[in-house]
Amino acid sequence: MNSGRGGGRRPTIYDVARAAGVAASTVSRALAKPDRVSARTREHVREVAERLGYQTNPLARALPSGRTQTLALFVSDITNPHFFGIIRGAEHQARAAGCTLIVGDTEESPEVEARNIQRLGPSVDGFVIAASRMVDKRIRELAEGHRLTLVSRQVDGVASAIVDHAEGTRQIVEHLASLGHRSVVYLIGPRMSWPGVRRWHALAAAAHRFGMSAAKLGPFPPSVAGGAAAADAALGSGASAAVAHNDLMAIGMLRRFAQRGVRVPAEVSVVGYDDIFGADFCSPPLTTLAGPFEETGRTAVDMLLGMRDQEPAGAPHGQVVFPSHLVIRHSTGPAPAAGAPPRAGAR
Amino acid sequence: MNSGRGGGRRPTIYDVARAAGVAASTVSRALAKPDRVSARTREHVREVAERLGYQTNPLARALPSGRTQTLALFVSDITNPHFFGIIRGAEHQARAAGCTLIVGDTEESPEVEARNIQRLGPSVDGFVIAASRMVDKRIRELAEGHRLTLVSRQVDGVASAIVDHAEGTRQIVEHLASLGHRSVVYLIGPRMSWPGVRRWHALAAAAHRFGMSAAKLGPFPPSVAGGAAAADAALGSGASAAVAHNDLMAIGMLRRFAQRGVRVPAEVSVVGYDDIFGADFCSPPLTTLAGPFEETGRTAVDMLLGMRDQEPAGAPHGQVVFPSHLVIRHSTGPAPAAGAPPRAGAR
DNA sequence: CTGAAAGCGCTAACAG
DNA sequence: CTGTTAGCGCTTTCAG
Repeated sequence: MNSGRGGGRRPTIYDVARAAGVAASTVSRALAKPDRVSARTREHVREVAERLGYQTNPLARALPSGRTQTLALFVSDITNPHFFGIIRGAEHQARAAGCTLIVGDTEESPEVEARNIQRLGPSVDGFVIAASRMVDKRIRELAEGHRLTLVSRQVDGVASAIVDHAEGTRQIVEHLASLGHRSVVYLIGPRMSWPGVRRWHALAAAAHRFGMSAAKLGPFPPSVAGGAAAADAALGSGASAAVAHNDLMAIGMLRRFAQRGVRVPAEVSVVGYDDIFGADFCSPPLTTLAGPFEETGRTAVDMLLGMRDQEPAGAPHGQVVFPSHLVIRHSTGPAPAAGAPPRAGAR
Repeated sequence: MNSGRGGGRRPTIYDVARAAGVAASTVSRALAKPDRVSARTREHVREVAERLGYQTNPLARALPSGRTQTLALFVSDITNPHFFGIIRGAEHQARAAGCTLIVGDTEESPEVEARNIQRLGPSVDGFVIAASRMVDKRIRELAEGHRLTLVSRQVDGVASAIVDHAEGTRQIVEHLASLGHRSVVYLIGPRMSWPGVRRWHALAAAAHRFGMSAAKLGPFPPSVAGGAAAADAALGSGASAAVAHNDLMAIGMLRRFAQRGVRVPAEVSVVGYDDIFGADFCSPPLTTLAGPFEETGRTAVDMLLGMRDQEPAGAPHGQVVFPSHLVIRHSTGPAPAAGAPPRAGAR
């Protein structure tokens, strides 16, 4: 029976102070600013703290200082393998800096994003938002009051890390053109997806340059399930090549094509984005635009960490972009001959 | 230029109190315990708070009360798709309860687990630990000082949610036996994996019952890369069926077999665990033991939430186990005929 | 270099 | 029902 004050309570600096025969403020200093205390007391305090099993309470430390040593990362869908790399990179870098990372799912909703930022504001030192669905203006506003960096999204005046998609998309089109394709459809994902609209513009421009026709279809959910509808739509369009908003959708398309007896790439070529887990072992293995997403997450928290001492609004903001590269696997191939028989799936 | 106290500061209850002409404690009550305040003041205070854009500071609220409205989930490897379901379920349930979820990666290390729990202790209301690598004793100790629940792990006296593997493993063996297999190897994962050792025991027992020989090989890293070595080892063992520690490893084996020209399932059958993303579209699609992992995560946070008012040590602890089911796809098939020619891969 | 004292923003008795 | 008064555990002036 643990009577009274000795209880199961965690020891506080006061307990340590009493045991060490010094003032609480000295304990605080000995632990947090070693050079503002004499070597002797420092060691003494540390020993006592150790012996008592003292550990500083992050909450209590955070209240007066405002520094929580915690960072938040929001992704639009935590179950999308695309975000793994980003999460992992961010997690890793945060930990290296002695910070805890909170990972939140914003469910593709700009409102949820904004609300979470407001809610968590005082509890974290900063935010990294991946694939934000918010409009530029809103992001800029929030960046005034909070330290925040972006991944897979660029907004003027806000720090960001992205992997290039413009040049990458051009490469995709070039690849397709070199295989003799004359038409391509882009299967669009969520309307608010920033990379999505950028990619479509890049694709349309590149297609024009290579003398190909380009059309967009959708939106479709950016998921394997969404890929089924996308596949049907692509087939209906008559294009010989389909570029999906992401690999999830592309994999869904592959499955749907297989189901309908449409041969890939003999009858249609398909390409995705992100090179997610599974892109290399689906059938056929997917041609996709890969990029250093882990780097992207790492960089975003680095930049965030660099802002810790500035006021949110005045913080320096870099816009780093990493190069992407096309991974050519087996879902793309020569365009079907002009007078080829109708598709098996159209029977 | 924002001079003095009016600055960019977030308004506090004191600001609201002054503006509303009441005491700070009344503001606190009006916002947190509406029924302990007259309807009039309640409404008045709320309006003023709204107007000032007041939002309660979770940190400040947490210090005196000890309740942070934050839960932590630790997984052994955040990039393993197996944990998606668990993370998602936990995230979802936490959010439904108005809590924030911290997801941490413990890198397969019991030390990291313990350290994180100590470190985060005061900042969260409880922990759910998935696939803990700690020994029973350590877990029990930690459960005395912290509210915690387990996923994919059972320890006497500690609440847990798992999906059954014993009966599931029996089903795997039965399936294999019915296909005429007489020998099976189990490719083991991390040594400290609790489901791992349980599965091996179940497998050995079931094999015995069905008159099959069983052997275990490993450990191998529980990853696609680890699957390559596992595949080679399995081949060397001469067994006609291989059961991998998880789907990641099984998929890696499939790839390695394909590389070596070993036909699956004609020459070897392979089975995995978890039915992760990708298990249905690798080639051949993987036969695997599936389970309601999302439920498992959900349940673990539910139990945790239920413990919030009790002392950690005395909290009630259920041990819920969800049934698993075997998903038979194309990586398992009839055992090769006895006098079959040597494997292609053995050339 | 060290101690005393005043908060950080909120909650929780305890009186009125 | 509402105001006053203490803290939660730590950091941070400000003196000494």
